[in-house]
Amino acid sequence: MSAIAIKHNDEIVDLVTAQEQGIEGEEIELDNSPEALDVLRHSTAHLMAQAIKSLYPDAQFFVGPTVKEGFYYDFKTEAEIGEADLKKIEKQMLSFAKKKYKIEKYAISKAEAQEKFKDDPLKLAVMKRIPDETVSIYKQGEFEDLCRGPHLPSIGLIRYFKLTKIAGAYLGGDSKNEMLTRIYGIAFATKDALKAHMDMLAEAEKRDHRKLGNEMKLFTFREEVGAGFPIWLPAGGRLRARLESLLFKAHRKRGYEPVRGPEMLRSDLWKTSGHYQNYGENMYFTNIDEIEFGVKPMNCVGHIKVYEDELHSYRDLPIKYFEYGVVHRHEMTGALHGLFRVREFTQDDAHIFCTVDQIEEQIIEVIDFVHKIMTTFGFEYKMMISTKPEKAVGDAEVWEKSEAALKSAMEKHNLDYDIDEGGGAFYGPKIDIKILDAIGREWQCGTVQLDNNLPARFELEYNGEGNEKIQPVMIHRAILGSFERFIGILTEHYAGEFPMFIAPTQVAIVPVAESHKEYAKELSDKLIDINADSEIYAKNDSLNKRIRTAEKTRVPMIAVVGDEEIENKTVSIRDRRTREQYTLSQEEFLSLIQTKINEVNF
RNA sequence: GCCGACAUAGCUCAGUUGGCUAGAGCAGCUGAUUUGUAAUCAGCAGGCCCGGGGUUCAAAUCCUCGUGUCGGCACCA
Repeated sequence: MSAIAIKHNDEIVDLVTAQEQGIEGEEIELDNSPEALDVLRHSTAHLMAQAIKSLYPDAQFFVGPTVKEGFYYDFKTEAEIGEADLKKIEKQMLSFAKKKYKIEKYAISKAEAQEKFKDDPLKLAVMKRIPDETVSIYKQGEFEDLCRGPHLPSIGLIRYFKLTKIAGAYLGGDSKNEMLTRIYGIAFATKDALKAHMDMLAEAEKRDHRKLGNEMKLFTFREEVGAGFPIWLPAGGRLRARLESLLFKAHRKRGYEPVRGPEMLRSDLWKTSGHYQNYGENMYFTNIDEIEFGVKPMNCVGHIKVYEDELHSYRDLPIKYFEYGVVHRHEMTGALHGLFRVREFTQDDAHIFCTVDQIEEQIIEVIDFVHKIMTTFGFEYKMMISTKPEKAVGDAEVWEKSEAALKSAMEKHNLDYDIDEGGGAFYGPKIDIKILDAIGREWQCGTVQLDNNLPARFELEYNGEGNEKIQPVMIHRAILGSFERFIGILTEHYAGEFPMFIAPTQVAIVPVAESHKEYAKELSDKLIDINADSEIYAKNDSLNKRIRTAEKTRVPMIAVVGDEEIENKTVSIRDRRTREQYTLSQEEFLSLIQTKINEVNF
């Protein structure tokens, strides 16, 4: 195999450039290494542009970078391009690739380039973003493009690629600008790698919570109900109830008090909190008796009212309130996505009111809570500290102190974290928890946010040692984020095969014949006593059919009972997916289920 | 909100260039069968073809405005 590029001082340069400038370094070969793929995909983007240009001669191109999952190119054409056209473009790309055009490069001054592309506003826009005085042009066959490279020596090396999506994208990523057409694609050095990637996409599709949620009857949406308002079906209701009850205990152990605020509050309160001004566009309002009310988009204000219900001493702090708080946020139509982005959802929300000195230990306690939950579900996770954004309230000193507290908490406990500069909420810095699911995808769930703003706006206070009035710090935190989103993620993580402790149904009981129904019912009652749900499959269908039906619900365990089992007081167990069968006594069976349910303890 | 695609039975999907009474599988109901570890057989019932407006002798099919869904972009306090 020969080199496709040179790595020099951690920079990848293409062969043309290396030769031209006499650069020497490590040779990059065309394999599936990140460096090689980056070059390959970049050139594939150009090949795609070449194909598009030949099929749609009026096409003008903006930028075509490589991204995490491949590459894309943004362009503009009068022609209407749809999904169906991707195949056509792919075909054209292959035919160009077969011609094995060399990818040539030459440099011209920016002024020359501006002259050259004077009829192409998109290219001129690209050039505006380039500070250099000289720009490089890459050329393959008739096709030329302004580009910094690096590129393959020849498009003949491009063989294993696929165009995956077509979509609109704002020029320069700014919604004030016009919208261009964007085509996404992926390329690999080998056929196997491409296939593996396509298989991974197919696997992700199989796990899609919207598909599984429908199949498993977890939840649904209905047009007449309204976009973004999920409807929880019985199976989903049971799953969710299990999660809620596990989490309830975990909160109580850590000293959180369950509270509940109203679903809507007078708008004056939202004006005090600042939500009216900052977030009002996304809130639901209603007017009655000439008073305006706002449906809560978060639970803080309710908890603040709980805090205000009595006077507090420094001796009482920290005070922790929690609530499965239902909130409404009018998300934009295009943002809605299954359970991941909805307009009504329930947060596992809590607010900790504490002294400045207590911030650090409280943060650590929350992080430990997060750790227990995430590892129980088999998620790896990482944390990110987000600092002061441009649009921020509160004075700079408080911001600095809060950010420092977060960082020092992490560092003292040797916890790894990344920093997202300027990614904080307008009222304080935060720690976000990003989890990694079973197939390596990243999700943002929990968040811990420091807030000095609301305590000030609502003039919260507690009595200090010398009976002086002190403003407490408020820590907002959610661990799952929302039940909706988290259950969506769990569904995809487990591919619908929920572990016993969270599964909507723990056991499917299949009586062999009519005469065994009574024993099945007896088992089912005993299961309820140990907090396990079961379903009896006693329909007038063949045994095989009922086992098949039960299997398809992805229930963790099937218990078959017939004459033998009744006589010996046993159950015949069939584990999910494996065809393994074994017999247990009733006691063994019940204690096994009980153990599996109880082994989880956050 | 923006660009593009799509919407047919509870679910998954057929339905030709506008043209007979809009079909199938699964699920449901009724009956027969009473089953030992992934689909027993037969019969029946299911549709304002997403909604409003239009074009046409004729619309599931074409146009238009909504609603919803999907892929992205933008957004996510």
